[in-house]
Amino acid sequence: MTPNMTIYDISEKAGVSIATVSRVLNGSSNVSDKTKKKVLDVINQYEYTPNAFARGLGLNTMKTIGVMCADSSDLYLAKAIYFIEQKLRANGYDSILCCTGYELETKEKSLNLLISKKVDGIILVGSHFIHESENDNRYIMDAALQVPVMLLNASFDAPNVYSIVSDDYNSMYEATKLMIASGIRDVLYFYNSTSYSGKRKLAGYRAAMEEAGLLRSGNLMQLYTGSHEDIQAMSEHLMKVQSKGILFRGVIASDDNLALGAIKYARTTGLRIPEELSIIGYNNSLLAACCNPELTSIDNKLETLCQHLITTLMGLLNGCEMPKKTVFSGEVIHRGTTLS
Amino acid sequence: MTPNMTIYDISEKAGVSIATVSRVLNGSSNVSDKTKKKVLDVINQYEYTPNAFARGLGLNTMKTIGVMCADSSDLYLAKAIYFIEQKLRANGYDSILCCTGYELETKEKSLNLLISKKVDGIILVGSHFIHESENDNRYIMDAALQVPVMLLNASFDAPNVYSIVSDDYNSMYEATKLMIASGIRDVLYFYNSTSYSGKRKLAGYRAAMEEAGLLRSGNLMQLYTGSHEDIQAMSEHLMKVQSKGILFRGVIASDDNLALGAIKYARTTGLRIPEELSIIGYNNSLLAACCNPELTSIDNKLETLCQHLITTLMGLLNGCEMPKKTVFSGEVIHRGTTLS
DNA sequence: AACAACAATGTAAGCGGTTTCAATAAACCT
DNA sequence: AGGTTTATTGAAACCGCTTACATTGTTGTT
Repeated sequence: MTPNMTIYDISEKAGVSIATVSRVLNGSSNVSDKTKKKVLDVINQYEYTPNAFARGLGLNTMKTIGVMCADSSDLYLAKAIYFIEQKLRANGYDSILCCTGYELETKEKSLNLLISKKVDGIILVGSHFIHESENDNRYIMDAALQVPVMLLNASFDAPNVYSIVSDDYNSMYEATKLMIASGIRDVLYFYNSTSYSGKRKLAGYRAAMEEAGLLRSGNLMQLYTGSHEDIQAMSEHLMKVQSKGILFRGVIASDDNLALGAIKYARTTGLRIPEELSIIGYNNSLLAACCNPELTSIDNKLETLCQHLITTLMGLLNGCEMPKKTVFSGEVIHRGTTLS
Repeated sequence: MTPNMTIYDISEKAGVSIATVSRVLNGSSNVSDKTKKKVLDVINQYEYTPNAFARGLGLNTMKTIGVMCADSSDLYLAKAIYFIEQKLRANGYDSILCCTGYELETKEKSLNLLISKKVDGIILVGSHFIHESENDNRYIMDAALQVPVMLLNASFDAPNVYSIVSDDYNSMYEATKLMIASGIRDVLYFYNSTSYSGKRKLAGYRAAMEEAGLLRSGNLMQLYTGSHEDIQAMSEHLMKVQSKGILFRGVIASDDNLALGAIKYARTTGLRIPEELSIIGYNNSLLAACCNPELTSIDNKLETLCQHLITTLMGLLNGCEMPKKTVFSGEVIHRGTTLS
């Protein structure tokens, strides 16, 4: 391509005005077929592409969506990003990705950056963007003043903020009930986050345990605070729990990584899975099908969630009224770490 | 923030010209401290942010780098993206992410899209972007006419294209030699790609085998063509190999996923690891530390590669001369799937 | 005090598009 | 054919910023 071609060059070579070229470019109807063809020929011949900045300046949109996630190397988030990116592109939008980490300050900074880049909308992937304190969520409301904000796996009620969530509460409730039904009474809940969805999951577990009259003390709820990837540390955490005399014959983990920690724990202590220790994970990630034995896990239909998120966002950008919150239900995928 | 503030509003409120405001915004030195403060005060008061499009139009750069990868849900690529994104941001650049899939056409389209978005540079993550046929790589050369193109884990000699690679050849060579040294003569090479790095790895394996006089037929090199994530299918592939009477007591896999397939195969057929089957993976991904037994794998120091890539890119953007190709060596991480 | 040299600021011309509005050409009536 | 209406097209303003160049204000020198 001859570089730095402008609409002026094209208009000149085609023998029309720049306004006409612009009309052709934007598919305006008020151009005769003859001139349209003439212009398109020149455009194709010189492989001209309009300058995105100039266009953005004029239209005040760049057809770009800002996507934020805490950590794109997290298996689950990475998959979500993949789906989102793919579906955005299918709708003629691009994405700017920001991996923010887990601190409020960097989240806030990234969000402002995206806004200043004039994105048409923002997608927050994962529940880490909603905080306990109302005040810590102000940055989202500020952003929503400018462009629609979509939340995946988190929910927050504010103007111009839309939530797509899986029914974590119910999924955990069902999973716990299932484990109880298989005869296990000491079900440990192993989790690592008190984010929006983290809390919902926990509540689901509690509900099922209470219903069965099994929730006697908080000891059966174990918060793990170490690295996401350090399976060894998770295993050691459980070891410590055990050494405190807290009994458990089942583990429900708030994500698959933690479940792997539980598998490792079983292996280290020589417990047979699932006969002596049942385990259920969450997210049904790649890991679930890889480990040994294969992990029973909850699938929350990520692709469906993402598809719906994009559909909603596109609707919003086209000025349609859209539901503020959509909930999809999950499903337990049975594999080798639970009794059938 | 009062929306739609422009530099004119600020200049008016501060009682200076727009040029002066612009100078303050861009940190130009030719502004007296007094006026600078005056302007900054107004800017802060109104939380003004300059319009990115207009700025882009003027400067002809948006401080944005286009990042392409085939599939961000691939564990290794996701990690690379994470590092890259993080380090770009630290340098004041943003990234536009494109997940292209594996077809030439979509790669080409994405690349053009990024160029049209006026990115300042392009990073191709993974070796899938370089093809056998010189002609299929033309799209990269075209892009490089406009902006620097960085390749991670691939190498391609063309103007304005820079490569950062791990020494896959040598890593595989060493890994194979190691396995041979542990007494295994029938080492199967299990791979799934003939991309740039795929070929280098294969060559490393061959060299070591040939050197030891063990490379008798092509049967010991098994190409797997199924899905990246389908561990079951990989295992079945190996099963078929076995049933054809091809013996192997060691497997060197071109990535950790394939190695997991080998582990699954061993498990299914009841082979003990590593006594009856040794396995070495590649990439030292999260998976390697998760599975059972833990996987011996080659670590290619991804973060170092990424850091170097960004450093090189930043240098280029600042007009410095930079090395066209940089090679880092990998390292075998011993775990439970090999004899010590 | 007069003038040079330089620092600080302002003016105005782009950057490359979109879009309003006016002008022209084509089509339609009677 | 002459007058209207409508489909095409073009001229020019505008989007918000950067920057070369002109202008004004300071300081220093002799």
